[in-house]
Amino acid sequence: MGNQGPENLQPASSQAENLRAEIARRRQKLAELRLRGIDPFGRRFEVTSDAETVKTRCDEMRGQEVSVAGRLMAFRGHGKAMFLDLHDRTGRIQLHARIDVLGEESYKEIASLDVGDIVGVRGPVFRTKRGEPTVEVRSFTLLAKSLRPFPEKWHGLQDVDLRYRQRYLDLIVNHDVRRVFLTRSRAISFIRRYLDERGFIEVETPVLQVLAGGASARPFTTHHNALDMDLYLRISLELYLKRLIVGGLEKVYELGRNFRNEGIDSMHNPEFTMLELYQAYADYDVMMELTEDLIYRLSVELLGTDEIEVRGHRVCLRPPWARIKFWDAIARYAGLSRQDFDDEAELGSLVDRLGIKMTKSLTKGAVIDKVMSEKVEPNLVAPVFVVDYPVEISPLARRRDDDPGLVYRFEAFVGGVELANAFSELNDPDDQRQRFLEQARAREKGDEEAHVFDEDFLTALEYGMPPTGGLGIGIDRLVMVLTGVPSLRDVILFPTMRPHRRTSL
RNA sequence: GGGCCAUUAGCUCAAUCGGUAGAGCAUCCGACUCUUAAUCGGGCGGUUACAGGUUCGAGUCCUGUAUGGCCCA
Repeated sequence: MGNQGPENLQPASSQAENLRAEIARRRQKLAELRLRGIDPFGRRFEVTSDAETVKTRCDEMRGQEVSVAGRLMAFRGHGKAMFLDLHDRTGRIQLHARIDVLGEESYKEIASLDVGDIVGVRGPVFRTKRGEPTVEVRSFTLLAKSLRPFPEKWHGLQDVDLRYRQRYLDLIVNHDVRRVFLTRSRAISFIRRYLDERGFIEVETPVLQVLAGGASARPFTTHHNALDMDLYLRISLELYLKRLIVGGLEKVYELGRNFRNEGIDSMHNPEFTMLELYQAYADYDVMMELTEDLIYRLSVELLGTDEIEVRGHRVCLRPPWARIKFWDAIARYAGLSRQDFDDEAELGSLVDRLGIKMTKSLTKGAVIDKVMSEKVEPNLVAPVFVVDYPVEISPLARRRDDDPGLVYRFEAFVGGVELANAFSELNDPDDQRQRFLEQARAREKGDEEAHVFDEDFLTALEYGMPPTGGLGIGIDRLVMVLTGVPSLRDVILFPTMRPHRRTSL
């Protein structure tokens, strides 16, 4: 076979024979190009236009010479002329090559290119008899030889396993994938602009932490060699951002990656992107207005509409969103009252009656949390704020003045998906200490996800933190809802996967 | 963690009751100067995910493993 390179390092297997024959064929062309003094991996190429521009402005550009560059994805030969499809960042543009324009040698050269090769071409714009905007190739340069065969042009790449592992192929051949990730990128950029315009400053807090706090979740552990100590990857941004509120920055946000050591499914990836923001002198009502305004504007800006399709339901994102009190929601969807959870000894029979299986310890907070996510959340299709959560499941939020068993906290739901979580932040260091102690007790009872006790954070609070509104938005889930895709893995470019022996096509 | 399902050519998919593994696309050769899933003719390409087992005979039945998907927890 005589092919060079890493393929030879793979174990010989006749299963791969056909693939290797194709690779060998392309490598043969590579070697021939080099023998003729042509660099198969070219250099900078001056691009003066793109597929979208040529297509939308074809008639005014007619006859105008343009330079475009991209990946060749189809060849339609007709003997002494051929049509080619070139894909660039903006889309697909058709090329036309003729032997009487290019000359015999040059025409043979372009005809010998392969699907997937990256080229730069120059030539005038014209419209074919069938009306297709086209660039007539006057000259072309090979910018990168492609050495592997591409997935099928019509069906694309369907194997979800390969789509995630080789996302670049997914992006090349599956048209809608690019739209989803463009939407994601624009959403993040819009959020930054939105917050910057309102006086928030973007900050960066540690990913490596001695204590991973601010959320109920198990962290990843890592090790620092020079310090010879274990560190954790952060599970939330919260406690460090509040330290910055103590430090007087007043309006801060961070858009960054969190890591939670938990199972993987269509709603969970071990690493995910969160927005957290904190505004001094505000409260959860301010956060509610900000949340509905931000998400509404985001939809209008990105999708051009405030009505989106979520799980077969059409929902309108226009503010104001509905509000429902936590215990009213439990009453409406689970048929339970607040008092039903008071007797800890009865919690076991309560979950049995509801047909809920508990994985965690049978504490009051854990049961309330479970009932909420099992019985209530799936029903929250139209945009709604669930407000005034029980203190047991909200260890960082301020107690209500009129009811110390509740806190000033809300979660926002759209299409049954939790998009935001916010509270009036607890700034009383003594109350915060009591909450941490309660979490520590839950941890002793076997709740591995209970919050860790953070003395250093308490010290910061003791210096005085202004009353503050805080908000967290899960960016991945938000993008899911906005783009209407069914799985978190469809909005994460490279979702976490187990390694596979078969790592490529 | 448990249950169910999937894994066949580079890609997308077939294969009846357990009886010689096929097609389209891609690729290769030939024809063709307005096609666009170009078309027409011909060819190459398989350890049926992996390891065992049952059987005269296994893509198909059984066991285990790997990876993924869905549901449950």
